Amino acid sequence: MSIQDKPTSFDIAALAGVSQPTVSRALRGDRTVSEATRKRIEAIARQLNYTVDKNASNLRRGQSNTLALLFFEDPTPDDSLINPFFLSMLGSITRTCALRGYDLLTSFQQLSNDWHVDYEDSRKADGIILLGYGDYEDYRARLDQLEAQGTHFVRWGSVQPERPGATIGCDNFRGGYDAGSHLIALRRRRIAFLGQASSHYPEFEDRYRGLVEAMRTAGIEADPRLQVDAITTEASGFEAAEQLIARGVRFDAIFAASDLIAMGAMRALEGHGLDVPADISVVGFDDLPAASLAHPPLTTIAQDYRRAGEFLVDTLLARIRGEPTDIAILPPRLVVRASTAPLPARVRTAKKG
Amino acid sequence: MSIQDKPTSFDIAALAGVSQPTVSRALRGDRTVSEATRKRIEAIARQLNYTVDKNASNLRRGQSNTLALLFFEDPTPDDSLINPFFLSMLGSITRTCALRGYDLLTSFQQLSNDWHVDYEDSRKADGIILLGYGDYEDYRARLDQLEAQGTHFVRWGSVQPERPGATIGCDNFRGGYDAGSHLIALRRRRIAFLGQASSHYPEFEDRYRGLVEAMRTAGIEADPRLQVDAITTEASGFEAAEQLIARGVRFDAIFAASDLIAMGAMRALEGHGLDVPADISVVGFDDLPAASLAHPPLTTIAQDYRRAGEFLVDTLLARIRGEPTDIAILPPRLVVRASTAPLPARVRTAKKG
DNA sequence: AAGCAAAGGGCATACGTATTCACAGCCATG
DNA sequence: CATGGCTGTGAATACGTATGCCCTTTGCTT
Repeated sequence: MSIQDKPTSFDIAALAGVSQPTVSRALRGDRTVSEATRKRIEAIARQLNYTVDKNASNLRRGQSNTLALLFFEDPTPDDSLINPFFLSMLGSITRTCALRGYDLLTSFQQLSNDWHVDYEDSRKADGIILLGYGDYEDYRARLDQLEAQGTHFVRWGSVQPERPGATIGCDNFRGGYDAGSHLIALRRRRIAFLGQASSHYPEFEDRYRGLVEAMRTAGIEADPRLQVDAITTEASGFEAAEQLIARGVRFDAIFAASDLIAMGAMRALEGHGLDVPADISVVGFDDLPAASLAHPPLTTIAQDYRRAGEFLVDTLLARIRGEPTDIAILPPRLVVRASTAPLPARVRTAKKG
Repeated sequence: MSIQDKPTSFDIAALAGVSQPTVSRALRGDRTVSEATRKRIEAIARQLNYTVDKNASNLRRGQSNTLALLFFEDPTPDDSLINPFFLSMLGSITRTCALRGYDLLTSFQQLSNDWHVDYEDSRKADGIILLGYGDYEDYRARLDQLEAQGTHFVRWGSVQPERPGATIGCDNFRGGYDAGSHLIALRRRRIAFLGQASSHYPEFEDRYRGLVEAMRTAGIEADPRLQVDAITTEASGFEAAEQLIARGVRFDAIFAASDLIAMGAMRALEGHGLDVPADISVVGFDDLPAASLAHPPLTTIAQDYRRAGEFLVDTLLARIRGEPTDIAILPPRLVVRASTAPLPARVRTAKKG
């Protein structure tokens, strides 16, 4: 072993006066190695900066101690913009992996890509975490592929029992319901929803359904004219709010399917001289770090990304071990800030200009 | 080979009627394999969903085709908050790695951790990318360790020739200078700086020095009382601005060392009834996605994280190949938004209350 | 005193790939 | 027709670790 070469378990063995297998056993904590021998080996290993060669170890054991995080997103014109919520989750997932002794392989992908890459990843990692919104046909096909290959995976998203694999998700319906109830308690009755309400975006759809249910419970009928499609960007939120105002239908509150949408909407409202929260109260979803920095600070439905990340990792590890796992639905939490307030006595109508 | 087992190159070989080495050669594009044979092998491989076992391949070749991204951060009370700028960079790095055919192993760490983990990572990956602010003693020692081990690495940060390894960084001095010049052109002469100006935070220090130089060029002397320490969080920015105001020293502009600091400062200013940009013009640094959503939209110095990520990866790969690499300094770019404006004719003094 | 179990550790090998070397055909050259 | 370079392929092996199996030593039981 030259100076530059990484030491191997044989080097350690030679120095410790034992055989290579004993080194391997000692470092893996095998009970058949005596305490004294282990201490000695560990000392030498530390001194030589020895670490187990992951590739050799993984090859031998037939597993990699690695999880893959597959983040996919809509191919948007501005491909640089990653939903900050997922970035926060990424942090949590990384931390949890480190804690559990697993490495994390991250890759970002456009949704339209070949599913084959998933398979590639599945050979490098013991399991895959899928992160991203949406429920396209392509995506469904990919899940089926993974399932057929016997790949272990979990996904974050809308919990739908018929979907293969374990899904961890926030209770989007509940979040929508809570947002609605909050606004209704503030005497808002004309509540608009910004975000897709179609089955292609199950998360958003669930949030919308929650809102509608909250309104129904309060004896208010939802007005379909108050729903405008939007994707999770500020620009789209702005656009959607403009469109809503242009419709000329009266509204006194907005429930946005995400914080980014909410922030875009607030910018539009401001441009039309509408006051938030007095004229229009606004509730978002996600509780991004930026939500509390918005103007005014945004009332929103918080998703506990820290717990979500832990849950994803731990569930995946359980599945890899072959243990049965539950589908988990995490409770959302209403965070009240300054973008919502009771309807003042004098009601103003939202109209363009 | 059972149904569940992953196929190996031997399986492909058997089906193609060739030997295993030929399969290996064909799939790696070795020219000695005839066109016909290669086509045949590729077809069979595709059909069987065969992919090369990374562990075996890496073990054999003695390299991993993997880069490690080591993100370290100040141990802050709120450990959940990752500087969004780095998250944006993460996206860029991931993409570039994928493009170059490398995997990316990400890990987040507290700076105080054992350097030994770096070494671990260095055995799994061909090289390491270090991401994070700061320049602690610990950190310096770690760099030396990496250097001594012959590990390939690059870091993002303040470019300092005496530091080992390749460093890619933004021209922080230039950024500070541009920010200062912009404010001075708006007739601001009492410019405060929020952020550490000590050598432990070389990036921030450079930004401050740039500001001071711009002022000096314009014949303005920097007032040390207008510099307040702050770390890269909104809360810290708020705190620093409060402190600045409490000092009772007149100022008409703030140059914040980061966008988060700037946003916290604007919140504080608003709380004191000070108008941005009229009373106090504010310039940030980074151009976070949130910068344009701030209220008012923040004038800032943009760092091109996309190009930075590419540069980091490509430089690291060059070093791994043993090619000489330059230290690269990327130019920052002033983005003017609504948080800066010419000083109105009537000057108001910023005082507490 | 003989037998035996348990503890501790060595031997041999397998994991799947990439590479070095040797070798078989084949055409061209002399 | 013999020699010699090509071209394309197979045989053998090494990468570093983990593990099944077997052997030795010790200490204790009957």
